[in-house]
Amino acid sequence: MKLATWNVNSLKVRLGHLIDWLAQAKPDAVCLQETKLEDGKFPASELEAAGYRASFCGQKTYNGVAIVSLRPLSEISTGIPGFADEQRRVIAATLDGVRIVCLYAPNGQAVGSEKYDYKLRWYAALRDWLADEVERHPRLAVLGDLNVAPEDRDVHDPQAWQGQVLVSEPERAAFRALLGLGLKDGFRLFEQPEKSFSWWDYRMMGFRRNAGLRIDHILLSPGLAAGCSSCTIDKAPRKLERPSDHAPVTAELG
DNA sequence: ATGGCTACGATCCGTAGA
Repeated sequence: MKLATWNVNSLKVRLGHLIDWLAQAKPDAVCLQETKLEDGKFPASELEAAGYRASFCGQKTYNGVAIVSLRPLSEISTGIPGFADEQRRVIAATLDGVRIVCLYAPNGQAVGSEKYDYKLRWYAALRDWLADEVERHPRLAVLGDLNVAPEDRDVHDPQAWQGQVLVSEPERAAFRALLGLGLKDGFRLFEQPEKSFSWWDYRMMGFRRNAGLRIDHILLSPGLAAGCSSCTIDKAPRKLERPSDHAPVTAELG
């Protein structure tokens, strides 16, 4: 089974890229973030014409997540249980016995800001929820834009970024707390090229300079990690006209 | 030079992203 995650930064703008990518990559399911669409405006029929169905949880302008899949999803849930949040950042569902959690973590804006505090509270609630989910689902995959670059090798210029949002120690500790539940960073199960990133700033020719961060992740329960045969970042869609600033990340499961 | 894009909903600029 092939699973993927992609922050599309507006599904309305990126629908053509997504449909082209689905035809080429043929994932069984892709988790989307920043759809920025109310549920009534989700392009379900366009995706259906491409052979995919979807479950989604969106809002106007900001956030919004979806799981787009070849086959029907079951046990669909949204949000983090017990964590009241107007922001649409979480959707989960089961596909072929694999529990899929699709996440769009808060950005955090700046260390010490109100949004940064919200990010850390969101992560604490996420960890508590996933602690239960790991127990409940031996085959658990957590995919999404986690908005944390876990280590310095995930940062194009660690010195310039030191202590900044996305890289700060409390954020990295929050990411490691997920690994502490037994989840594995799928990307690091394999040899990878140096300076592998999943996001590049639109400004300053970030992509051409490979000035990026690895902030989009696929975390796998031990049961899934054991059968994972690859995990890669597909930079091709980032090279297109009017791209998302994120690239899709894909994992092949046994 | 602390900016530099891009998307959005609102106008002709502000908010947010990362």
